[in-house]
Amino acid sequence: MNLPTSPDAVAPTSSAGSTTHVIVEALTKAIVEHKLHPGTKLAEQKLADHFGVSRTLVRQALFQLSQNRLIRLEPARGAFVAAPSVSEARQVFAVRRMLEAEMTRAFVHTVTPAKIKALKAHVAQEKAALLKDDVAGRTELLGDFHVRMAELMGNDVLAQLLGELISRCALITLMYQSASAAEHSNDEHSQIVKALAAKDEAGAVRLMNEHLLNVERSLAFDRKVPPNDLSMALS
Amino acid sequence: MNLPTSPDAVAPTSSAGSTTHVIVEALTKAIVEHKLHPGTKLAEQKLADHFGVSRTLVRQALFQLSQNRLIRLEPARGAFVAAPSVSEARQVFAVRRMLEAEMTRAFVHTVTPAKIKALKAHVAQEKAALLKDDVAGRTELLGDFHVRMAELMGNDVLAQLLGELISRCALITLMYQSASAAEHSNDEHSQIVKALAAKDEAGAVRLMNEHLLNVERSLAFDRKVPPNDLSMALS
DNA sequence: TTCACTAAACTTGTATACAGTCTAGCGCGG
DNA sequence: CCGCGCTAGACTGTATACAAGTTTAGTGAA
Repeated sequence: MNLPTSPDAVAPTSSAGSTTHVIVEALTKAIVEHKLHPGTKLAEQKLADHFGVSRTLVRQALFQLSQNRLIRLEPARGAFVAAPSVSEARQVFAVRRMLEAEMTRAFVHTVTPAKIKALKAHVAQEKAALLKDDVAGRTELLGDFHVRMAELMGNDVLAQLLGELISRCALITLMYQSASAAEHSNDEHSQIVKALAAKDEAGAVRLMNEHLLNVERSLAFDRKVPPNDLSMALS
Repeated sequence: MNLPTSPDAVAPTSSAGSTTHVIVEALTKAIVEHKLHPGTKLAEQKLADHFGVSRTLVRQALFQLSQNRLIRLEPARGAFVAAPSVSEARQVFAVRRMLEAEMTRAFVHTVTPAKIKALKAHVAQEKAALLKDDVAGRTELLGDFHVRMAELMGNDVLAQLLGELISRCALITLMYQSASAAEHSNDEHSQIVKALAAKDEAGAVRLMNEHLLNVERSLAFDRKVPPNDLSMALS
């Protein structure tokens, strides 16, 4: 198996078949890192050949990805990398704002020095990725900041849900987020942590809200990227 | 096909294979209506025979249900109706409170007479189901109230997410919610609508929060129900 | 040259086959 | 009588086979 995927980037999520899970992770990574452009066709046999398994497992993986909205499954035509519409993106961001505003509020009430330390370490990691111009790593880390907050609250359900929402829009954020916008995000994360540390509930919530609005605003929804080749992308 | 399922109770969710979708709907309904108890084994061949298809389609359906957390997939052992733990249930409710508090807030800002009318109609439906002692219908409607709010806001992403959260805990609510608690919920829905109509933001949010806390509190987490027979339940 | 139609190749959707793993029932020994 | 180990059956996990539908390339006529 010549997989470019590192061991379990995201969460082990479900206890489902691990072989399928490997394929899901690899494709998720390829899509989220923008190695596979929206609209690209994912032919079952080609994927099966690439991963060295039968179409059965590939189909299961595609099915799962379609539920995460990372790909679109057109009946009798096949699977394509999803291209979320502008309105869908706005809806996802609206949900994130709802969820994360309240999450921030709750976080302030259960904050501890250890949690603040963990968040600060994460922000530092972001900064490092920014300086290294590591686009893929930077985007993953910027999204993970929000997931990390949920994890630190001890609510796995929340963490997983947020993770899904974030990777669902990673297609868009990754595509359209510039380096300067990323740096801006990193600054805002830092400010949020500061407010959390000070137990400034109103301030933290406001900063989080503005942060998400900024991210949404910084996206250039009108860009177009052509579909690309499957085997090239997974090489 | 002798399916007890009515046409599309929930959302058409994905555009995936429709035959599989039928099975998912039927099983979801059976689980959520408590015809299948937590812990019951779902043998692939038996399900395949029942639905008159091959194991292939059944496996796809089980896979999907495991992602919705309605069933647990144990490697090499099979599928079992999920029995969410107490802590998982509390986490789901915590997420619902976060999401729905903000949803309520936003709803007040975009309220119209037509939306209020729709919600009032829904509450009336709930009442009818309560009077008829229609346990399955009543539980579905009580959950749908929250989904309807999301739909009326025009945010499909929110509506679907909420729907998943609600059916995920339907296992618990249904198991443990008494008739009196259900009536109580109906009352609270009515009060929430009243506050929404008056554009009383703070009041509506407070009522929604208390409502969800009440539902969570009314659950008797210590009851146990034995697994039951598959073919009997789907008859 | 361009459009319409047809046939072949490919792709998906579903069923079936086969191998590895678990479960249950039975017999044997303590 | 109770507990342990073994064998037979059943079930899951993966691969393969086949039918139905879609795409594409090619041919012929306007």
